[in-house]
Amino acid sequence: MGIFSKTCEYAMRAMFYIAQRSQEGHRSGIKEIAEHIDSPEHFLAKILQKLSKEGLVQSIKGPNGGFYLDAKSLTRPLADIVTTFEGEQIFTGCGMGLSYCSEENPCPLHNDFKEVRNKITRMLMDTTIGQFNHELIKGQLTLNK
Amino acid sequence: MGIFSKTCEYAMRAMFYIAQRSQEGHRSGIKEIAEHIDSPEHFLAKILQKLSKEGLVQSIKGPNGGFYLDAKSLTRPLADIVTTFEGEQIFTGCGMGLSYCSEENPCPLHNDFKEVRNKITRMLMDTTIGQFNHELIKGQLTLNK
DNA sequence: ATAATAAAGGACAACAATATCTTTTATTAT
DNA sequence: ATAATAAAAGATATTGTTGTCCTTTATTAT
Repeated sequence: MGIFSKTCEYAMRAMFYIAQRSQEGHRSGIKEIAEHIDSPEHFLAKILQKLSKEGLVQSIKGPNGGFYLDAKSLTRPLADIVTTFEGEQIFTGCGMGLSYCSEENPCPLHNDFKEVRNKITRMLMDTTIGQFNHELIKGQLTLNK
Repeated sequence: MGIFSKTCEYAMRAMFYIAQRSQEGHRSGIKEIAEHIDSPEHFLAKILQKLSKEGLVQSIKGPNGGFYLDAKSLTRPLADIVTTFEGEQIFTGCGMGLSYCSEENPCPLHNDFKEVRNKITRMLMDTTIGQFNHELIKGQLTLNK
């Protein structure tokens, strides 16, 4: 596994895709999203349910319904998605899983790891969900396979 | 979960502990290690078995036996432990799990993520298992809880 | 009103990670 | 040789993640 869980990976890909389609004025159905980001359809449904409950994505039921992102959602940081599925751990936790590891009581990797965590945090905080729409629409960036 | 799996976290903690004890001229039994790094004893046994097969740790059976690290093992990079349990993924994989993500076909996070991966890689390559022995012996660094 | 559509929700299945227990093998001390 | 010790190995249990399926609810179009 990579740094993030599969669940979280799907979530990020799905949100970038929905962002792009929202920008283009479309709502996206689960089937459509799953196809474009190459994820299992029903599992993705669960993921979007959770994101929807968190208010990170908007949805409408029924014909012509689907998922979309309003203006505010497009500006939210990627970090919000990640915390939904990974918790705060990835931003704050010790690299070796030690709960008492801290500045006062550091583990061997504490200092090096702090830099890694900071880099990840900065990346996820500074990146917004709608940030790549232009490149995604132009096909300069990819979300599938 | 943090960046690494629980298995990998235990492995790193155990190896740092064994390194310290080796430096002090002692071999460590599983029970002793598990207590000091706060890990489940039998599970740790499995982890050490794997590390032993990989030649990352040395062991002797029977009375006065246990695990230890020879001079060469003490200089190996932490990365060797991590690859044993996490594979290459963590050093090379796409942040959103896309197998075709690359320089030519980048995902939205590709460039930012490259930096994160590089930082992790550098940390794990540049850190040796025996590197913190002095601080560990003096109690300036911690491995438990 | 009815039928069709699509997300929400609940129940369950498959698989991998984590954890425990028991038996076997190698080594040492007596 | 025998008993004791400790890792190696195998079998099994538990839990969490990942994935599927079926029913319900909300919305739209006819």
